[in-house]
Amino acid sequence: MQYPYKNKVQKAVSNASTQIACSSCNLREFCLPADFTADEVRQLDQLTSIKRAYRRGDYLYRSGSKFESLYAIRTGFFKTQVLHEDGREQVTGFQMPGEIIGLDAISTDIHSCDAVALEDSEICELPFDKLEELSRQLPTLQRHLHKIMSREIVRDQGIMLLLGSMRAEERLAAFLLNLSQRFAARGYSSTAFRLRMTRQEIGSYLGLKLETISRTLSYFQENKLIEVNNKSIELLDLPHLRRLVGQERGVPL
Amino acid sequence: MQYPYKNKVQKAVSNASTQIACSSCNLREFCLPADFTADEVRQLDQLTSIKRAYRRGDYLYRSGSKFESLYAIRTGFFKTQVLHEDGREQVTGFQMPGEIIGLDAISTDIHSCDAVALEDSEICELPFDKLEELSRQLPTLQRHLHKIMSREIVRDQGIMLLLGSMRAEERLAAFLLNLSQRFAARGYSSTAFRLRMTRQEIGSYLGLKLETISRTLSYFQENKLIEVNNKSIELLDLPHLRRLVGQERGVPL
DNA sequence: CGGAGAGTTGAGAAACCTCAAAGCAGGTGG
DNA sequence: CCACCTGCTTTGAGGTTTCTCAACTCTCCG
Repeated sequence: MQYPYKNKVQKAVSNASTQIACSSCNLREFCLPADFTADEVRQLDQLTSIKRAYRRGDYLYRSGSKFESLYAIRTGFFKTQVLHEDGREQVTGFQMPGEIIGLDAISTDIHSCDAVALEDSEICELPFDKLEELSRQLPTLQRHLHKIMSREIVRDQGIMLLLGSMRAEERLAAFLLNLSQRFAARGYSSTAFRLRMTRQEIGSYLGLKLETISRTLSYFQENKLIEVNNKSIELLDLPHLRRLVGQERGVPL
Repeated sequence: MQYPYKNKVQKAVSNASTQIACSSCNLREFCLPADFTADEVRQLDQLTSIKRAYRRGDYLYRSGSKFESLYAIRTGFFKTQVLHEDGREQVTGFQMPGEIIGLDAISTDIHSCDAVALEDSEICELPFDKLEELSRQLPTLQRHLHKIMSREIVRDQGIMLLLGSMRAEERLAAFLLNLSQRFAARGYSSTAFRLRMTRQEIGSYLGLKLETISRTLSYFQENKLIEVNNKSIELLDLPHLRRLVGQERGVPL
């Protein structure tokens, strides 16, 4: 059981019925609205046939390595990070099942960041030339690929807003709410989950030091907004957390 | 003359010869490596046929408006910004001739940010459905479109690194070097140019207050790194500025 | 049981922000 | 063509937030 806080029964994956292709892959990102012919489904299944397992700490790819494929996470948890010469690192994202990694490498055919497994994970490899070829034949797939890339751009803009104009409390609240929302979308509890990353990694992602993360979590706990126990988090007062971020909808992180 | 600091003669646009299609458009982003047939060129020209002029301060599109087209800047200067409910604004980018705006809207068919002209500008509108259709027929165009989107993702990651782990001096140096590099790539002086944006806008982009921008520019000037006069900037010590950023290559902003 | 990595907490320092005042540039209307 | 007005910029002083450094505790694994 990878997800200790998995909800009782609940809709495991909300729109499972529309997940025609790649259902074995848990490719939420590729859940197409979807009217494919049997032959098209066969092609999609073939495209997503390469599966691979990674252990915690394994690199899915490294900055500088050659780009061949996009990767869809089936199970597990990843982080992506860019490294600065002088040792500074910046975590650029945390990825969950159904999300796609590797989009950054398309531009130069070379990966511009590292992708590291934060727990034992399974991925589905999508050879990019095959994906492009297939998307020339299937306009729906083409559009979907574009949407995925565009969504990544919007997500990044959200993080720029966060890094550029929010205070520590707001950043952390936004982060927790975002995790909450993404767990909920996958059928897990939106209020209790386990952090897969360290304080250091959260801090790097949010542009703060690990001590600030720790302090702010403690502060939230004192104020009954959350209950923290090491990597276990329970969100006690979602409305208050949302008010902190200054908006009712979840921010795309 | 839009660009007072335009270089004497110099290669106006470095690889002009490869700019088969859209040369009238100055679509640097669409400079394909490129072996198109006459018919394909005709199709590309048709795609890029819609031109439009904007005055300083005009909105190219607004957050919330419906997505129809991508926009290629032919001449002029734009900024993109996302607005927070509570009035906070975050500038997400400054765009120059040859760059593409509007990629964020593909994900939801609704624009997620505003695009505002910082000076009188001309744009070339690219209806997105036509672009997708054509890119299904022309793999080279398809790949190019993907690279453009991916490049935007890499750029955003660079800004996340900047916002997340750099100090004011470093951010501003990175910003100036980035402008320098982009002007140079367009045949303008890499060391003397006019800022099209206010201190406030630079600050918003870099996650700093306008006073900090002003102070840091003054500090750079005291140290003979640059010469500032209102919106006119001259970079006097590129090596030192690069050292400040902590890397020799230009950061993608 | 011991060690290493992760997390917490405190105190002081540094970076940046806020508020405020004054100077400057550029556009508009008389 | 000048005067004025508005918005942009500069600079200062003091306050806040976050960082740095350090000590200590906790947890997880072997």
